[in-house]
Amino acid sequence: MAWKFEGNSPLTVQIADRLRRDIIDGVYPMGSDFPAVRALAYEAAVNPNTMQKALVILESEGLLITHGTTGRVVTTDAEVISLARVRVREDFVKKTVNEALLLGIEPEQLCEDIRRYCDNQP
Amino acid sequence: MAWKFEGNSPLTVQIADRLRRDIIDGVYPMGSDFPAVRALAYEAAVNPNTMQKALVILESEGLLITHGTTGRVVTTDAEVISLARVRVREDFVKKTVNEALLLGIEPEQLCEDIRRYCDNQP
DNA sequence: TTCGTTGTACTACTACAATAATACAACACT
DNA sequence: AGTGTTGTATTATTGTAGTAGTACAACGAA
Repeated sequence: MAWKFEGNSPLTVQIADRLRRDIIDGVYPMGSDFPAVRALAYEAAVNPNTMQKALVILESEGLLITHGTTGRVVTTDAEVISLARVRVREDFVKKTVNEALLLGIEPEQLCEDIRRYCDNQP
Repeated sequence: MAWKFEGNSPLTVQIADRLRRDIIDGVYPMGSDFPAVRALAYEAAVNPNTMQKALVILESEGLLITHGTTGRVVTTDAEVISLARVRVREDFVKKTVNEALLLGIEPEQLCEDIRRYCDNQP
């Protein structure tokens, strides 16, 4: 099943975002073996090189650890995962507020709009 | 004074976003002459071709009108500007909620985070 | 040992955004 | 008439993202 991508951020970043969330959510548990580059690339229907770049991003964040040619493993450091979870939210909030202000939208107004939008969704 | 750009969205889109907001906010009043392509390009410190593309976007939205070789003019249709104002907010809210869900952030949680973030800002 | 899988590295190619440097016709103004 | 500004179009170049295809050394297991 090919993953779906959207927006204008680079594909590697979008893939890293998704895998990071899966790690944070425990889809790939702490210390467990991580799927192979080629397997993930096939699943996501992207080029192995693209997937590789995404995994390198997660390595640089300490979420993944490469064991030479034995494959990758999810970190066993609960602190790293916990920090990643916090950072994802903090970064997103910061980005969102900044973008909103650039569009002339006040944060309070944005919150109201979000609530109204969600209320009108099934 | 060169404008500042950030993020990974195309430059033309970012320029269009800024000019759209300026039109909505009345920086360029309804029916007024719009600055020349070259002048805007110089001000923003981008290539005239890039600025041209951004202006074409705003034309396609009906916010700008080209008068042949006499220059551009801001639309005199208040309805168009009003609709643009609404659409900017709606689109942003929609985009924000979708991105948040992709990161595993619930909209309500996001609203709280936004409030807390803004309270901690000067 | 042999085979398959692992991560990694490399080059080449395409697509696109942005820049650069012009060129041109239409219009306003002196 | 002549000059300058307007929007528009064209061609070439650069940089980056992604794809495609291949290659290689290290390791595990049969």
